[in-house]
Amino acid sequence: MKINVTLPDGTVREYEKGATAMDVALSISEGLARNVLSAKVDGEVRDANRPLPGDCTVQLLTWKDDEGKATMWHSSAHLLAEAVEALYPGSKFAIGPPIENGFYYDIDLGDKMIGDGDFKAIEQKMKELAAKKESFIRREVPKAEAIAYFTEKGDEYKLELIDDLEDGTISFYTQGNFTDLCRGPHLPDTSYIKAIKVMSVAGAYWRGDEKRKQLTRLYGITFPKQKELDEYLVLLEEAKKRDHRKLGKELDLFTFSEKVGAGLPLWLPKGAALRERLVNFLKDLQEKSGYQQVVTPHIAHKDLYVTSGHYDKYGADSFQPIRTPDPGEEFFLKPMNCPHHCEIYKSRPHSYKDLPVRYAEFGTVYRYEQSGELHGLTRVRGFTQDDAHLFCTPEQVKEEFMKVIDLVLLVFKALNFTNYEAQVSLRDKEDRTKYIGSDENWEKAENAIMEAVAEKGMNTVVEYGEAAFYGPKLDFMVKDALGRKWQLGTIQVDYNLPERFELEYVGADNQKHRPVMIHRAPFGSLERFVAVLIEHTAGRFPLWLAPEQAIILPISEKFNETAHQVGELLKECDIRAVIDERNEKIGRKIRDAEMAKTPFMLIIGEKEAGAGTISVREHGQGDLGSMTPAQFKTLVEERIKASLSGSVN
RNA sequence: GCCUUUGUAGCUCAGAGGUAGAGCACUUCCUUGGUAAGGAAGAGGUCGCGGGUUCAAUUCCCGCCAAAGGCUCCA
Repeated sequence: MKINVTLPDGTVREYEKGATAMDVALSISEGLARNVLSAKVDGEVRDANRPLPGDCTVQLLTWKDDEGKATMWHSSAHLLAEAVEALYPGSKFAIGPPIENGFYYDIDLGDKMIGDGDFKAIEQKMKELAAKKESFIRREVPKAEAIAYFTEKGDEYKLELIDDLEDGTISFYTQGNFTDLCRGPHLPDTSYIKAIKVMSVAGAYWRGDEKRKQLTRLYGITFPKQKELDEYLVLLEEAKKRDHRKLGKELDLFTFSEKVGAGLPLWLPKGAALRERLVNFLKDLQEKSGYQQVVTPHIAHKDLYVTSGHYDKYGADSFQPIRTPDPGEEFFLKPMNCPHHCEIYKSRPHSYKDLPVRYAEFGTVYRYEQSGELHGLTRVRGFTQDDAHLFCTPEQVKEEFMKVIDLVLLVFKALNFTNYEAQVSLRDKEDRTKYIGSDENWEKAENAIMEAVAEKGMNTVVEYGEAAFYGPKLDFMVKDALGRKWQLGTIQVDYNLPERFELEYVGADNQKHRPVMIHRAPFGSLERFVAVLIEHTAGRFPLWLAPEQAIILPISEKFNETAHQVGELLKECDIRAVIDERNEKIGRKIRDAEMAKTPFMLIIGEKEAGAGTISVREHGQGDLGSMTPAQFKTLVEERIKASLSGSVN
């Protein structure tokens, strides 16, 4: 008996019945076989050494594939468990899945405690066990036998898990002395795990339920090569250095105050200037794209949010109403700008000839985020959206949507976020109670997004359950310089709010029609965007955004006056410069300016004062030699032009 | 919101049941210098906030607030 195996490139190969994915790999090349961690068989990830079911498609998975990594980390979790069982006899095991960066295992250690100091011993034991090259052996087990095994072991967690499983679907995996209830898949053997790091320990409730027992969760990560682990650890260090909370403080960009309140950022002058520049940049682009600025208040009558549906959806979990001397009158801090913009649209009748109407506002909104969710500038309770709402006819939706995509991409390009993903966020497939509006409207909106994206030829991933409660979204995730993903811009098509607010326009047929609304925010929120920008650039902002573009450093106090003259010259050229007039040596002034990440240092001493030049030093680069202020101006202009060139086409 | 940890000068941090210390930053003075830290002196704290125990609390206990990490990734 033979079976036919179709490979990803379309070729079909013939194998003996009972052949495994590993056999397939071996038949291609030995090198490939050494790297195979698991395989996708007819779309299902399975053990590489499990016999293929018959004619099928096979995709071999290696460390390069996310599923390959997941297999590695899942097996590593088992290895961790084996090590912990050896070092802490009597431990009971709950769940141990792979996660985005590594894996964890939730363990009931009884009275014992594990701290950072114990990690070394656990890693050592894992390495020792991995080196034994024990195979991961899969075995299908009848439910009764599974129950018997874990009853004898006294592991109530596994028993509870088994309880939820159907007889006939239960499998065990064994490596060395450790057997675990597991669906798999796993590595062929433990020797694939070469570099091991136990990262951290934390408490976690059994099944995430705070009323149940708290278990010890051990986090770890493993790699096929030591070098990769080393690189990963360097990356973590680098990420720590770039933390926007740390840099925000060091660069005097923003601060928080207990008195003002958690999650309510205070922008310091330099941060505010940076933010202002981002705002102006986008305002200009929007003006050119036919947007009109509007301004709306920070609070509104409760009725506005009852109409919009926000009150029903978030009222109870939000900032509570502001009352007035008038009994029963209630105002809310605005959590969204859209209802206000709907009312602006409604303030006068519209003809189809006016559409699309595009209202833009850098609107500050307030949302009561759970205290545990607050994080620096990325998750706050008061933030400013670069919001706009486009009201258009149903026929215009697709084109408008595509124009917005262009705008978002333009902004990313100008800020050097060259690496991004687009995610189509749709409704939850099962639970539709979270959403407002008719299925018909949802489908229309979803189709509009799909068509626009298809026409743009964009690569997208579809995520269910990620839609806003009033409509589907296209979300943009950028990858920063360290490869971390951040959600920034969003575009949403909305058929529902126009209905709730009874928005209308008069069509060519002289009949009233309902417009469609597009919500969009390229930055998302200024707070979040600045945070991501800080981490992306490590605080070395593009020249056009830098709070201070240059700092003038007189060699001694004798040249302070010349420094002021140069400062005036630069001001006339619209170059932002400050002067370090401190009574310090030049080495000291340079060091401080380098640490403040000021892009250019302009040194003025006797030589320069005599020649009417400045000595230019670039941050991180060193001395560029001397030039006239006019030449420096040209240099700055060229640099800015080069960094913004993406936004000119 | 829940769990764990933390909260001492502007910043980074040390310290102990008898009301506090370092380095950097700051102020003043000396020094007037050439591409990553010149020298000296001084000033600066309700030890997160509120309560309790104690002769005595910043230290021990309780509550609150804030921050960090984790949870809401279900074999």
